[in-house]
Amino acid sequence: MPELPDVEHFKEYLESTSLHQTVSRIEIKTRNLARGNISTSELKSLEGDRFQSAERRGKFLITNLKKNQKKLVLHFGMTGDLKYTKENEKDHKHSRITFHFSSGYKLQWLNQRKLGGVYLVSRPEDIKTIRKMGPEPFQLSEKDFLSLLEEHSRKNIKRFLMDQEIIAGIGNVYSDEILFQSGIDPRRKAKSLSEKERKNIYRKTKEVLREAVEVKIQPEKLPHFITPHRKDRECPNCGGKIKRKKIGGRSAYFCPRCQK
DNA sequence: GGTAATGTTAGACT
DNA sequence: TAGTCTAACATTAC
Repeated sequence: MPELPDVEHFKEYLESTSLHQTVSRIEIKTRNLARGNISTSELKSLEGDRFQSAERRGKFLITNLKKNQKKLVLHFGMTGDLKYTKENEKDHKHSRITFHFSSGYKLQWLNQRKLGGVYLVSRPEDIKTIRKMGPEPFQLSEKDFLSLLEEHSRKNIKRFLMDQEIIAGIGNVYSDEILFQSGIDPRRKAKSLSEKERKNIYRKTKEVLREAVEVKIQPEKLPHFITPHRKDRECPNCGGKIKRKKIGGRSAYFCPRCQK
């Protein structure tokens, strides 16, 4: 699930469920913690601490702890999620780390494919991906967006949107959605875009992400969206067939009739 | 059994 | 140098 709107949702979810409670026990249910710099013993050392607050940077969820000066940072990979339940409920099948609280509840970090990661760092910038990360889309002015496009004008527009070093937080699903809402064929080069098209993509980038955050990732509330991906899905605009094509190593879904 | 999957990164190629 | 492509990571769901 996890692109910017999803991680924003995880942040709000963690804030509304797990802050200020004592972590009585941390259960590590996987042999290796996949990516990240934290070791099993380092993670265990957080027992007795509390989550104080949470932030999001790109697709990363950053949590501040009460005792430990360092921040526990979660990345979700392609298949990550958070699940807060009562202690007596069975852990989810893909639960990799469980934070048990003394309140009788627990927070599970799910990661089906182990492509996510867990970090413990003094500053978020200690993580290379974050250090090199481009600006947050919501804080990006039209002027800056246009100059980024100019700077990377030889790039394919879908790759441009997905490149974390250019703009943070957009992945395969939302780049498709932005281009669908903009009526732009994902195979286009940035260079080929007119001034009008560039400004439109800028507007739609913010609009799509904002809408997705607002409805908390419930696709049924966004009937005009092309996502989530589904085979044989019809275009919500013209009813035509959605096409799939590999672009930038990923499957791009788009409507050839509506996206020029 | 085959295929694809919302992310990141290293290495090879153009 | 910049951009693109492929493979790898690990695991499942359809």
